[in-house]
Amino acid sequence: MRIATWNVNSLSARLGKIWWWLDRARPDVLLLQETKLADDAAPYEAFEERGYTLAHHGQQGGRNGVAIASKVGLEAVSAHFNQPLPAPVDPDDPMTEARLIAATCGGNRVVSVYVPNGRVLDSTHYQRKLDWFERFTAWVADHHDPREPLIIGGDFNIAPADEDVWDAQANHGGTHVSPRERDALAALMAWGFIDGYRLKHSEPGRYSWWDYRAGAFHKGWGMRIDLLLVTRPIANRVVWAEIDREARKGKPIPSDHAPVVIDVDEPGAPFDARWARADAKRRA
DNA sequence: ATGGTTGAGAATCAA
Repeated sequence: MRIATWNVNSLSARLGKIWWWLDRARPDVLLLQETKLADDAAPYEAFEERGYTLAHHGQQGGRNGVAIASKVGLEAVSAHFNQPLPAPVDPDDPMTEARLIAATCGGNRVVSVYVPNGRVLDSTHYQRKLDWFERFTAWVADHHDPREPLIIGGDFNIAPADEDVWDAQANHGGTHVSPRERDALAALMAWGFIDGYRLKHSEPGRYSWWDYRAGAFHKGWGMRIDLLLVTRPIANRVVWAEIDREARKGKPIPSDHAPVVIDVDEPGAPFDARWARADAKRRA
């Protein structure tokens, strides 16, 4: 089974790119973040035409929004923290934003998560991110067991280590790499998660996000903030992993994030993310 | 070789 996570920065704006990528990578399950749609505007039929069932948890106002597309079944969907769809969003309560959806696909429990962006250190948004992450970690521990197969994929807005950042000192005023954020992620990992991509790749400089501005992608100024976290029973079955930087290129305009992919049990369709070429260009 | 964006939604705000 191939599972991917992708912050698409608007599902509506990205549909053309998504259809291209589904044909290229052929994931069984695709975890989506930043759909920026209300539930009634989600493209259920368009996914159905391509063999995928879509579950969507969004909100009004063009922000946030998470979804799961699956062609291996989509059961026991829960949105937010164990709520049925449609899960309400209170505009006055940031803790209710549409950031979490879970389902059982092909026998595995999968979760799509969009962790808040802390923006600037010591801002209310930064504290809100830490508060949200603490609640998220508690939800994981309260409702799951690390001995069970579980996959959480999403935009964590945290780069786990310095080798996941082009310049650990220079980016975003320290957010995404600050000790408090990394400690929060480490606490979640300590509960019982393994970094799925790192099971198969130890190289530094493997990023999943590059700022749209200043030609950041071509300069190699990125961060690995999109993660697929797996419990030990899944980790034992991961046979392949990749970040598809080809999806960050060209037309139609890409998301600023690239999809992260793991294959569980058996490899899926091979594709070349061309990291070697990127490394050579960076050294030149 | 290139090079200071993109998306949502109606002015900026968020990332």
